[in-house]
Amino acid sequence: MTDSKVVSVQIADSLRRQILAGDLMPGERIRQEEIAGEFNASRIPVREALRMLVTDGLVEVVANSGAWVSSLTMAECIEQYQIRERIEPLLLRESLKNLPATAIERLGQIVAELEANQDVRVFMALDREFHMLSYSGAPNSTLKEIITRLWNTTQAYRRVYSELAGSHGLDVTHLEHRLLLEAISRNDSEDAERILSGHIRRTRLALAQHPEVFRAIND
Amino acid sequence: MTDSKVVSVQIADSLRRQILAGDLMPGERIRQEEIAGEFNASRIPVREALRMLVTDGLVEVVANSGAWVSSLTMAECIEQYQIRERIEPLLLRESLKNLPATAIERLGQIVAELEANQDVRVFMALDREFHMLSYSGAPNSTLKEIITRLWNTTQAYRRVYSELAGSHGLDVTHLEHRLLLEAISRNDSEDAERILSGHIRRTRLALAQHPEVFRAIND
DNA sequence: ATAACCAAGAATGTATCCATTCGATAGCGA
DNA sequence: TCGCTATCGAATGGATACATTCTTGGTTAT
Repeated sequence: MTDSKVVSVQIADSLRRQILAGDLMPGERIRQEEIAGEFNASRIPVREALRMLVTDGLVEVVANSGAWVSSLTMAECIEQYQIRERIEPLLLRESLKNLPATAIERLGQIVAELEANQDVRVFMALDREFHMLSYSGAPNSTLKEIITRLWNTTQAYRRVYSELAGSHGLDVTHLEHRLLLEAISRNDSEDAERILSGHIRRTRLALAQHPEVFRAIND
Repeated sequence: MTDSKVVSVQIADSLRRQILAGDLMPGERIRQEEIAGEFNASRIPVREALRMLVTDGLVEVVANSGAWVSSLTMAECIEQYQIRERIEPLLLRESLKNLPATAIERLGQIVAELEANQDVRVFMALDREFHMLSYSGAPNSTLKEIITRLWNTTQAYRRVYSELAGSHGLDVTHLEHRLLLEAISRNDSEDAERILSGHIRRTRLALAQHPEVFRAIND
């Protein structure tokens, strides 16, 4: 079984899922007793769970004040994309050294599913699966953890942007995914790195042109 | 006063200092009751402190098992240096946009003190102060947090390497610091980025030639 | 001798209760 | 009206006690 018997871990998993799904939005307050009540637990494991989520970058805790779902200003979000531009190609390179053929097959499926899809929630899940799977050849490491954190903290803003943009403008995204898949298939890490970097950069520039995304979340 | 009244934060600060100073070495176990006893506190704030240190990358916690000071394999350490190579130049560039002249003056002092110094502990402190001060023009951000974490987790290995290497071989380090200072003084972020990247890269390659550093710590 | 196993001890996980802090609001005074 | 202060309520921080899990040492059987 993959579920932990430790209550604090269960609570953390549940909250993480809710935040990534958008059920809990950036800036939203998280009250310990409320969560404890939902799980028929005391506040102790809730506090532990909140600390775990701080490590994930999903929650901010202020002493003697409370906990909130992490929120980003536009400047912070853009910075995180700049970080991703520089380090995700590194992870991809490491991954390509040991990426099984079955993974590459699945990448092709995902690209096709993405192109056929119209639903934002499905897009979020498939896009994430595509990139994470492309990294699955690399061993678990600090680099993978950092990148996962960056995906986590920016997820809400990506979703809102996707909702605003609709399916329009995703054509370029699909092309980039195709190009990336092609380079990966050839095991050409140099090309793959360049394409991935450009993919992230273009997304950053697109986000930067839509400050209303941040106003929509920030209230 | 700068000290927090929150016991968990005090404990976290104390443990962080001990780890960074080398009083607690990578792989060393941290028992909750032991720490609680030292602070005349219960285990609850100790557990909170340990979670905070997990966020800092300094401690690893395993459910129902215990907590240990984070340790790195050589491969992980090298990876962290590769990450630093790619993102510290980004932070330096942001910093140079708004680095006060007083900071640059102090950087000059530090370089001189480093060249005159022979003590490893002093080297560790001054080297860290030099680089962090060079980043002080940038606002606090995810990028700065990530970089601080990387400095934290690799600190023990840097110290052991410095002790093994002695003052020899630090000549190049001093030259690189001089070069970096000169580029910073000219507000030439392009040069500064390149020099910094090379500085980190050279350190990484030096570390990679001394696997005994990791055997010494890993026992 | 080695491997599986079982039980005692130790360490972690959680519930309950109390202490402390922060923030909002009402009241007072300039 | 503005601003300062006091006070109360609600939420978080911590102590104690108990429950649960894991480790570890010794034992037994192969």
